[in-house]
Amino acid sequence: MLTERQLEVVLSVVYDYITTGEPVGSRTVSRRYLTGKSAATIRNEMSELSEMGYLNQPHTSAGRVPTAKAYRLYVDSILQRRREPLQALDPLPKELKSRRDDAEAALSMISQLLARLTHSIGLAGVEVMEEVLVQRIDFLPVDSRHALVLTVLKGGLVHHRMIEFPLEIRPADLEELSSRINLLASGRAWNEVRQSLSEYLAGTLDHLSRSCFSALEAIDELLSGRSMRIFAGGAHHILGLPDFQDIGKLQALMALLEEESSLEKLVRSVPQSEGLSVVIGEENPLEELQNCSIVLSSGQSAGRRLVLGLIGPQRMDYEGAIVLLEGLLPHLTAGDDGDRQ
Amino acid sequence: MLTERQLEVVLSVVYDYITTGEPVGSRTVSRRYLTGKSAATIRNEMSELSEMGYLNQPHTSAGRVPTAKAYRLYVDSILQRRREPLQALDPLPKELKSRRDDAEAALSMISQLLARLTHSIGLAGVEVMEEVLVQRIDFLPVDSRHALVLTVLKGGLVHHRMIEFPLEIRPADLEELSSRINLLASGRAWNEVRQSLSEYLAGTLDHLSRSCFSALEAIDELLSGRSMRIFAGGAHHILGLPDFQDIGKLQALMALLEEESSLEKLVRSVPQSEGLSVVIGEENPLEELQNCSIVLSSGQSAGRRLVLGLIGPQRMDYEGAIVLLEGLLPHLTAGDDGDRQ
DNA sequence: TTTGGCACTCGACGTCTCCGAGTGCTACTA
DNA sequence: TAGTAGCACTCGGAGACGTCGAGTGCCAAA
Repeated sequence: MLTERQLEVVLSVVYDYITTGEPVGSRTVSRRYLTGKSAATIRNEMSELSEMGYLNQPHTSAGRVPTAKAYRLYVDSILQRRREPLQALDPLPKELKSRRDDAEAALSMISQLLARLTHSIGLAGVEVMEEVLVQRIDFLPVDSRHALVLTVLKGGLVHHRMIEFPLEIRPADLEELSSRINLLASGRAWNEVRQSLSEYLAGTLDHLSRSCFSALEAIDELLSGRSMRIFAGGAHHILGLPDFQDIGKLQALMALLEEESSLEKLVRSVPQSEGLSVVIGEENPLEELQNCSIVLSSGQSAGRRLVLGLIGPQRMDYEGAIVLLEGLLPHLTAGDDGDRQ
Repeated sequence: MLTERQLEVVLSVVYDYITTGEPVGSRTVSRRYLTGKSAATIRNEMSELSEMGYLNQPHTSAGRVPTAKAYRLYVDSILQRRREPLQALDPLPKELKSRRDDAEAALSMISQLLARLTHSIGLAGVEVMEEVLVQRIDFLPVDSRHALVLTVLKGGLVHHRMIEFPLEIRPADLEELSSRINLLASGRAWNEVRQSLSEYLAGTLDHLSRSCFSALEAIDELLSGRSMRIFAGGAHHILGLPDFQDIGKLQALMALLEEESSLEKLVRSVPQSEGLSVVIGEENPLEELQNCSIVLSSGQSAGRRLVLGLIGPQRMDYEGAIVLLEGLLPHLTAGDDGDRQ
């Protein structure tokens, strides 16, 4: 177990390393943080902390650098004393307001905003939960074999997709189909009505049963398969940082960010027990991210889960990141909610 | 004017520099390309070419590097002899097929595909021309003051947007509105019917005139304002290249790629007289791109203009780029066309 | 006009040295 | 016994220096 003073030393080293980016020596700690103690004393403590796995030496005659274990300590200490009143920050930029109607554009903007504010990579995503309420579902005829399926969910999320029917289908049939679906599904959760809907349709519209089947399939895909949209923005902000010297790794990271499926995997791999979680360096399952840290925050409203996050160097400004995400998230979930109920 | 031999030398230098990335000396040219002539001869030619502004010396005792002027010569020579039969290349990956119904996802994939094949940045965009034919336009009620406007264009492009009405509006009115709009607009070009539609609606639905007005506004925005969607993909491919050592510039470039409006400006700034155009280095109006080259190719079908492009270092493989873009474009325009008429 | 020869230039690279920050250890002190 | 001061030691970084070699420009000869 760590003594009180050892803890102070670790936190000082982490703090100093985060701000300066250079290995921290005993003298620095003694002068800047534990002014009562001499460098020699600190040296002894640091030597022990090295053995315990909290600090690392890049080489013999250099200062110490925190390990993931030390960062963890630091982050936990932030999380503990964070129960102070969070001032409601960030009057949302109005550009964002103007995109209220287009969830995807808004997410992309938010990710870029986050990145800009923190000089790291911003993440913004939304996941449609199974319980999301359907507002309406429509089929718009395109030609005799194709129609556009359009789902509008409570809260303003809109999906559309072109589907192909196994047989020709008349516009009137489509209208019939959508009005029946709406009758049962509107205002309810899709996963709730899905089963009964299928039976009901099979019973009443049996001349169209095969077409109904493919329509339901398509809706299923829309509402569950592709149910998470996630955007990463502002990747260029980390380009200058001394922490990302290794171009090869940087490249791998950038490649990962472009793959929405990888991002999804990333977000899902983070334990989302509480609203906020921090993954530090090697704690990360994905190799490309092992010299990064991730702060993720998620909130839920109206059957959707909103995820905000930041990816930065291990020595990122955790405190700023946490405050930002915790300050922003309620704004967004609340705002989306109150908009059009 | 250049002599025959000077031309040969310039082209050799460009070619060699493109393949090796290192300044080219007179001996290299003499040995690899103009085997008949000695290094000294080449040296004299090169010295003159330097004065004429085709070649540059990074420093006194280094080989020559081509200037934009030389690249221009090189590219033009490719474009001239390119009139050979282009083998139909690239059986489109099937993933692309599966995204036929979602134009935006497809564009994003294409941009990444292009990037992967050429190790540069891929661009893919689509612009809705004024002459695009409307397939249908619908209003779906969301609540008493809001509706979703949905426009389906010939060729499968779908846009939607939430609009707010100045007054309450009943679902029946919306239906009335959309059926009237469709009556006049379906199968026609928006810019053709826009004016008469406005008058017609004002005449027949005057109790809703203010609402009609905002609806038409919204459609206008959908079909003209935001009419170009463009994606840049695979930016990580240029990270390793020796040509992009300067992190600052790279950062500016990446930032530009994330701004769709900048990309749009970029594409529009390129003269699109012929189907294919190449912009080299300083020829570029945007400062961020002055050490890049851009190859853009565009084709038109069904009222939409499809744009494919590549952004790479000045010493990019122009020949490969040109062949790729010219080979791919017809596939895509044709494919999109034949799909659902 | 072309070519071979030659002196010259200049960056890349390796070696060497010096400097200083930081360490570990030991002996001294309160 | 914990804390402190002193000291020898280590090691990377920066700068000085020398060498190497690719490439040039120019001149004189073919």
